[in-house]
Amino acid sequence: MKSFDTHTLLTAHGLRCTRPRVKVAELLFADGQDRHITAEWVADELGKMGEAVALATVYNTLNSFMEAGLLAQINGLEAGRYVFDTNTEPHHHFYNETTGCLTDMPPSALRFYKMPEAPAGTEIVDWQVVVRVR
Amino acid sequence: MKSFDTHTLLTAHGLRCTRPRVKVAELLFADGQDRHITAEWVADELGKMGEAVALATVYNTLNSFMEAGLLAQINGLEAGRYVFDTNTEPHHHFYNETTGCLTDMPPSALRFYKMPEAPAGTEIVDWQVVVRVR
DNA sequence: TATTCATATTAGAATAGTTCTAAATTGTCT
DNA sequence: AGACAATTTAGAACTATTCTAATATGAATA
Ligand SMILES: [Mn+2]
Ligand SMILES: [Mn+2]
Ligand SMILES: [Zn+2]
Ligand SMILES: [Zn+2]
Repeated sequence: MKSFDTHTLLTAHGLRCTRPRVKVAELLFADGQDRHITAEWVADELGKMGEAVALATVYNTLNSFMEAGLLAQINGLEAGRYVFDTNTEPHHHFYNETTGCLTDMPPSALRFYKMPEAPAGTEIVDWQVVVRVR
Repeated sequence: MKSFDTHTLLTAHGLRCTRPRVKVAELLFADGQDRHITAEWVADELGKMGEAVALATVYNTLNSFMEAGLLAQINGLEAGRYVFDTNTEPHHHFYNETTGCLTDMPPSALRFYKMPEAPAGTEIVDWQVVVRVR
């Protein structure tokens, strides 16, 4: 009686169903909540749960999940830090430089008058706004 | 007969006038052009000019220039890399993930319908859009 | 179920951009 | 010139992430 089918989620996204991936998927997706996460947080959390996964594997897993479209990457925070978002819908963030707190921006907070056009010969792959606050 | 007064620029911004700062300021501001620069580029360039400055000093200098308002920092590029902009006016960028090329967005490319409001108890310090292209 | 093998995991080393340390130097004020 | 706080510097330290290469494992096949 599992309410959340990790095996289906992984295989449907072309990912082999391994113990580390199952544990990470359960941690991130089982309750359907939006989360902003780092590799370190995932590794710590699994450790506390007695399901330790090597940090390198956590990185591999998060990158695989991102390539598979299960996670989005948030750019524009502290240089040198990768933060992933379980909400893969395009949306924007407030980043509190003092506390490190990252919050979703209500969709109504920002509207674009005109979408930017990519320079000749290129196409837009991603764009997101990070509003830094204090 | 100097067309660009580094001494005045530095002291007017509350910075002591040292050899490294004068050399960096001349390199970055003498011709009035907009530039996107890294510490490594500055150190290399000064080295080639026979005016070597220690890399740590270049970092100190760029950070001082930024605090003094002479440079802006561009967030949202590769994690772990600081890029500064001699154009301190708020503006946005295209970032080519393949080539690493960073270009200013024409002001007309993006218009905002509504400015975002910061979460309670905070104020917006900075925001910029990086549109990633390929 | 047993075999197979491409794929994934892992510990530890490597990497790279940036910051730190602490001793020597230098710019500015008097 | 003298005083002293600010700055420079080489090299070490730091830190988040990736790499290496040996081992383990999932899933397809027999
Ligand atoms: Mn989010
Ligand atoms: Mn620019
Ligand atoms: Zn499974
Ligand atoms: Zn001067």
